[in-house]
Amino acid sequence: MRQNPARRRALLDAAIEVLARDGSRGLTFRAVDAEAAVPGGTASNYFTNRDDLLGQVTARTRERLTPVEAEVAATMRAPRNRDLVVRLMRELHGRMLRDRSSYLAMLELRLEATRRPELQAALTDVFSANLQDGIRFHLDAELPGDQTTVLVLYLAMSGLLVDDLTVPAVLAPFPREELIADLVERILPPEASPGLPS
Amino acid sequence: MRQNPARRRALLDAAIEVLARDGSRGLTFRAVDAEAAVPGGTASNYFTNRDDLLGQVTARTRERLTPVEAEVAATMRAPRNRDLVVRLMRELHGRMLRDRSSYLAMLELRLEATRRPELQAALTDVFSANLQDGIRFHLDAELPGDQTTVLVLYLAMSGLLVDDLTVPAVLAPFPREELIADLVERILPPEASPGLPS
DNA sequence: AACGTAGTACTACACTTGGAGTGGTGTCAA
DNA sequence: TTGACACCACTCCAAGTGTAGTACTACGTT
Repeated sequence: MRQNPARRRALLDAAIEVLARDGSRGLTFRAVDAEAAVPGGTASNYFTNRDDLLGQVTARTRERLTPVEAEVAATMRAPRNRDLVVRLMRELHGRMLRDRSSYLAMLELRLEATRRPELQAALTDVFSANLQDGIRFHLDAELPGDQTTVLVLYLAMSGLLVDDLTVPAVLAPFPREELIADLVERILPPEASPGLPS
Repeated sequence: MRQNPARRRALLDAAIEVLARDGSRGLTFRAVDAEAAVPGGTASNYFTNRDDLLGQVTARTRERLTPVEAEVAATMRAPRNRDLVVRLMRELHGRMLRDRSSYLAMLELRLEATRRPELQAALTDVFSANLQDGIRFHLDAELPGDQTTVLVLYLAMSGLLVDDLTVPAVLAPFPREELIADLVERILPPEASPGLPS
């Protein structure tokens, strides 16, 4: 088993690319070798089997999908109102556009997880942590809305991402910028946070 | 090319099952034969190639996912308020639970469509029609809310379905019935339809 | 009632592909 | 000098496809 971390990362990034381009069906050691432009047989030396590869791809994808701290910090200098939430959602959407491969790979992994308990456990951790982080972030930052708000935003954005990744033409009639603004507007009541109803 | 429609349908249903259980990776003519419990080579006689099979599977899935008219009609006897929308969303979710295979197959098809223009066109039609139907149904039935409401509901429910299909444990802490009610509550303002703001 | 025919079901086989894994050699750096 | 790794080549194995050939069934014909 080889150790070279740079090469391992390169292979994992190649695997993500393959996964996004050719799907789970096309993900073979040989395809990863080719995509990473390394000699045939290399992937065999770095991963014991397909499961191992998928597991490590999951971890790598998680790294790649974590937003850059600095960028978020910059955005968070603005006042805590609905416009800021809109901006955050647009940035999330932008991240998807920029790293389409990672998001597509994640979708492939979700489906693969359907039939691989270990992978499902790993992915559940990733998404649960992601959701919890989202909720905590939202509340700590004192953004308008409560836990349920974040949950519904999470779901709607999920749906939007899936559609944009797989059948973009369906929502093409609705310009993204506006759609996201509308989405937040509907989910987040106009005035007075509903998180404190009493 | 064989014509027997009953057998063709059986093969397509088998293909959906295979797709849901083993994914696109496991979808081979032989696997379909095995799942349908027909002699090996049969699928070869009914579909010219994989693309052909996928195309016909798409059509079949569409059939299977169309809600039963009568069921909807029964539900629609109720007064047009938010509770009714909640009920409709719960029924949508229930349909997913009942025909999990079809929904999973659809997800697989979405990903497959990423790299097959013909399939993408077909799926775009399916989902566009679905969305348009949803909007028209909602407005014609004079349910509370406007087009944007339906759109956001569609997105949020999409997200919920994807999560429930692939990593159900993530949203397990939030009981479905309640989650769906909350979701509608947030997206659909409590009183006075926002579709007519002026 | 016997025959013929068309369409299918079924079986088996031959062919091809593609990927996995591994051993061996070369290379670089500590 | 030694150990880790890159690179290359080769073999083995498994899977799937498509099709030829045979058997069956139903139906129409005379």
